[in-house]
Amino acid sequence: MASVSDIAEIGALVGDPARAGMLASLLDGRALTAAELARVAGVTPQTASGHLARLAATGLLKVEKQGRHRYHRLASPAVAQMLEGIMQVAALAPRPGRASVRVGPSDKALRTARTCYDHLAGRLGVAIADALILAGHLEFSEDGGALSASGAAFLTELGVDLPAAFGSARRARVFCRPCLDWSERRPHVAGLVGRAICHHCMERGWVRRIAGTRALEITPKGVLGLRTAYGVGLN
Amino acid sequence: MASVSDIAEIGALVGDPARAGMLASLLDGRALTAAELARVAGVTPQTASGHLARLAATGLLKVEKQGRHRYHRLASPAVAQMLEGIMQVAALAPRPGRASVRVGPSDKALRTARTCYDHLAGRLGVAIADALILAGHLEFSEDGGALSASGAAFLTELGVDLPAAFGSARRARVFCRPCLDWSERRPHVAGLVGRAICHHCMERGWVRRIAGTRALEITPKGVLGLRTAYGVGLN
DNA sequence: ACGATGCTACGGTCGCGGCCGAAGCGACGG
DNA sequence: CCGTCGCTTCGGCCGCGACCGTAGCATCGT
Repeated sequence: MASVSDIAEIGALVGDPARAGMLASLLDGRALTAAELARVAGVTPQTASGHLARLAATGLLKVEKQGRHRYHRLASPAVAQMLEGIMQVAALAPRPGRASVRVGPSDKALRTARTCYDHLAGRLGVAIADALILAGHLEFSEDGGALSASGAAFLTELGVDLPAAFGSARRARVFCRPCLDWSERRPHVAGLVGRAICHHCMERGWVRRIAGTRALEITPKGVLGLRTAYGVGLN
Repeated sequence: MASVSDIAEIGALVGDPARAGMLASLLDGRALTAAELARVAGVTPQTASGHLARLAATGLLKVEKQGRHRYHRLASPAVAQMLEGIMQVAALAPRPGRASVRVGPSDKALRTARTCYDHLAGRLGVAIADALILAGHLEFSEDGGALSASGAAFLTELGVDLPAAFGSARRARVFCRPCLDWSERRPHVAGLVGRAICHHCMERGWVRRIAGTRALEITPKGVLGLRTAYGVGLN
């Protein structure tokens, strides 16, 4: 079982700004090279190398060598979930005079739509969740969530590829997880269902990653698609 | 929204062994005085005081002064959930030669039954979850869980006080959250339902806190009660 | 009023760890 | 085969923060 020193070790790992930056930039599920991570962390490659070695040794990161590059990604969804938990606590922390440090164009894009590890977040993510709840397809509580049978049918109808195990007739319910949105302070859909919805949106070309950030651009086709599918219109 | 420096700050807070020890000892939901926390952290009161001040300033801890004592407790369930997430990652971390560092009587008691913030864990917690699942009262998936209507009726019949909002007839489902057990590596019931079950067991005198630890003692009455209520017998 | 107790504030010491420059190693490309 | 590129290792510098001793401030008991 996890001892105190283990907890402290993980905490200390996340507690360095450079490493925290690396982990945060990997939260969208992509795999980045050491040099890219060095850039986002604002340190030299040799410093980054040391950090990455420690993160990998502790099992936070998974490394995949490909030619002369080494791709780093979060080792497991558990790591992503831990980071989300930390961000949630950070967002709840009392921090006077933070509201003024917002705006900025890329920040605006981030608040509109972004990925959160493997699902949709931002106004878009929250709007979709709201729409599903309103239609009785989804329920959230403090501790969990469930897609109703009608919700499963609805999403399948849209072409969202729900995990096979849950698509079978034996299961009436599909579980999912609420994930508190940092910018909206309201839950959006995470977990298996969240991943499937996100995947579907990207596959359809409704949203597209904005290079070098976690922000998403909603394409013209997406505006239409999202409205007809979910009844969601931003602004 | 949570910036990288915010994440790093929280991480660094948890990353100190003394502070990690304090937080871990508060995971059972109790409120402890500064001196007690200094003891468990293995530092002098003045050092502990500094740590506690920082933890409180960042919103991880809530302080309640009572006479000349100052009681500290986790500020919110979100903090507990974050710590659980960290422990989960720590437990999954590759750590050769750790299996040998077990045994010890209090450790054995911990593995049998303990509290995890506000719900039951250990073999007892897992056994209850298993029993509920087997009876069709509960479902778990990777991302969430739900108590079925029959489960809600079953628990209410036992005298478990499910939260009022969910007891009403309007809601067929009661949500809960699976929490991966460190010692058993299998999920037990957390969240609203977990809290209610734990509360019920202590109220009935089925389990009792073992002083100075998170371990729980199962009383003779508890052995009988748990068997008749849930069909659970440890060993 | 007095001392005891619980906690906090201040100052000084010291060790851990993050950082970079220089150098080494392996992979690719011409 | 040699230059380039991506990454790592090593060595040394330096600053942050954890720690404690001393001292100060509240609260309680008698």
